[in-house]
Amino acid sequence: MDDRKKKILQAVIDEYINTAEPVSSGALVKKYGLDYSSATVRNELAELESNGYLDKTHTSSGRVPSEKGYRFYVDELMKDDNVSLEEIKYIQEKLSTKINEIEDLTKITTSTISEITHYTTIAIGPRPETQIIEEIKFVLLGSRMLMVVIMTDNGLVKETIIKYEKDITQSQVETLNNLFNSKLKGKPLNKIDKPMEEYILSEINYSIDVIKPIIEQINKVIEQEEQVYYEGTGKSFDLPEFKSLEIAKNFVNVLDTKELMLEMLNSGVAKDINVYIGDENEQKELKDFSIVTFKHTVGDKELGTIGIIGPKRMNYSKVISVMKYISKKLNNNLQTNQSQENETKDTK
Amino acid sequence: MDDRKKKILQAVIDEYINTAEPVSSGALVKKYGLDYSSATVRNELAELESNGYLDKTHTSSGRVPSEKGYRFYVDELMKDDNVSLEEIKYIQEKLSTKINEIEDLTKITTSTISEITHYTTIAIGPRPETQIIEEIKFVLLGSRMLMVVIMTDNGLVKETIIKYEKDITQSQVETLNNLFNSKLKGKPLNKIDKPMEEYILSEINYSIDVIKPIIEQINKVIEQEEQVYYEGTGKSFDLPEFKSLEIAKNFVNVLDTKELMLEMLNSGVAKDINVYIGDENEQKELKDFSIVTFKHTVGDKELGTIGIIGPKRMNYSKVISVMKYISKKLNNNLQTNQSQENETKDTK
DNA sequence: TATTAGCACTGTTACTTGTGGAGTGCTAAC
DNA sequence: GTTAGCACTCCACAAGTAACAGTGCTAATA
Repeated sequence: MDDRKKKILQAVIDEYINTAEPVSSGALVKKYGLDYSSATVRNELAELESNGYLDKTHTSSGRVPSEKGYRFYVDELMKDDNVSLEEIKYIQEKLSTKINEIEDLTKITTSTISEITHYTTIAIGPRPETQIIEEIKFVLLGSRMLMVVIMTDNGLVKETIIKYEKDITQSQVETLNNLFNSKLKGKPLNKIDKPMEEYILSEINYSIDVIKPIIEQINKVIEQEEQVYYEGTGKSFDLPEFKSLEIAKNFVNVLDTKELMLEMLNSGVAKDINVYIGDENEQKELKDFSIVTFKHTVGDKELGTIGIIGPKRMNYSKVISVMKYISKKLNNNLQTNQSQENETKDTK
Repeated sequence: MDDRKKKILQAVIDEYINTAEPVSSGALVKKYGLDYSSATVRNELAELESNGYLDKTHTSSGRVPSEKGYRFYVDELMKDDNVSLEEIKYIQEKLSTKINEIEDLTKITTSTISEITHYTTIAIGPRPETQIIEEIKFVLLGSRMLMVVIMTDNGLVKETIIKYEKDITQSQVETLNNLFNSKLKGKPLNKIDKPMEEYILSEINYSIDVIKPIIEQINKVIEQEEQVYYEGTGKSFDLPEFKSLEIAKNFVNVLDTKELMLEMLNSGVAKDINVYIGDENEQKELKDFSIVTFKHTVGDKELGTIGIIGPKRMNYSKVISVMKYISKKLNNNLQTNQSQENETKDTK
């Protein structure tokens, strides 16, 4: 593909992302100051179409990017969109909130991204198996409530409560502390499986009534980590593609299906930013949408995955720039936070 | 209004709720086995219309219920819809899960209602000010993480974590335990206000760096209790009223505005079940929808508010019956649970 | 050989017109 | 008080038309 073709293709896609209308040869020449006539552009467009980068909605319509076109655009043409000063300020302000629990981090990041990009944003926390249990602590609340606190290596904390019908003694709590720590400390935060459960039960002479609920609750809390966070569901509805009821309905249904969202967010390769355009999505329900995800990490530790979902005609350049910026910012904040335990004040 | 009018009005509304089409005099006679002719029915319909219970979409169309009509229907005509055996079974199964945290309770109830009624269901937890602090407990995790656990009188637990830059000693923890308990135990779970904050600070000689984050976090956890839970957002989209893009968009936007949902759920009078039809909603954004809410309580303790939102043409009778049933069931479960601390096994 | 002006052609959109049908309101008869 | 009968209204849908935006192709041009 020669330079002129690239230039024209880029212009078509930029224009289409802006207007959502099929792009005509005339408009390209006029708006993008191309120094050849519309007829020449038409010839190029015809060729780009026959190479699969563009489509037409009907014989005499302007051109519309194909999925192959978008893909080429994302991979080769798109230029980085600068994050504006106001946006930077806004992001820094929101991310400088002191964050102790992973849910908060995820929520704040999600809402920030949604507000800046104006797209619907979804997120999940870290997959349990990527976290290492640093300590388990049992705390007695009153005489019949036992709280289990699990601390993981990324400095985050999960807790759950078990209610008993009989009193629990402080010495039982000590034993539990020792037992569970000796068994689980340093292990990944996986559900406690049958063999491990048997083993724990065999090691302790308490009634099964005491241990069983603990294991159940721990497993529950580990599983439920897979919660999906949403922000800005309504935002997409102002986009012209949502004029089609079919698409709008599809979109809502997709968001409403948690399993689908989980699968989608978890399927990202370990690249900084993943872009899936239409049919590139593994899930056929997502074929009309594009998705951009990134795993946010501190060092080699995964803290969750955040994704944007929108029409294929998405402002990829904006979205990706914002994600890159936020990803970097998060990393900085959390790394200083973790090494120095300082309150993160953004140095102007 | 005489009996025949009532009968006809009820038939119109029942039919409209089923079909979503304007109801004609002929259809009424045929489907509802009325023993007078369509002409008579037409006369009655005309009168019901002039009294404001019915509307027409155009001069020669069938009748459609007005808001006044729906209101009369809900208040006087509607007969209780029996909850079917399968539904009862399903509800009992879902509600018999052992529940320790209020979030779980709310989530499970919300999803149960949504699944049975096929409407979008929203919920919030108990308003903080209705809960009484029973105890506050500080627990040291490692040497620089402090966990604050707040137990309330409805047996539910809230916790939060504070990270420090310096070590915290066990004796400090003791002091905090004493201080906060003596000040807050027995008080409603309100945010800690300035005077109280001053008072606590004056009572203790720790650096402000220790106390301040505690108060901030406690306040944060109290505020965030006002979380909104959703289930079945997509369900409504199959209803014919959502053919109108206007309405569909409105609906999504309404759900997307948390403040609106909070306001709406909190505005319920202390009646068992509140029904708001269209313009009866205080929030003008909700004028095209009907909302049915109930506060779920154990004894006189509020545990949260759950609401269904759907088109004005809602199956009120079904929705209200399900809510009544679930409300009763919740109450039973929790009361036995609380008085005996027994696992709630449903007695067939 | 690459570019471009010119023009026929195509499909879209918006507007009009016409027709069948569903349902009402009214009148007059029962 | 009820009902058969009928004129009337309005909608939904189909078909036709006109304006127009934009293309593809041809032939002329640099």
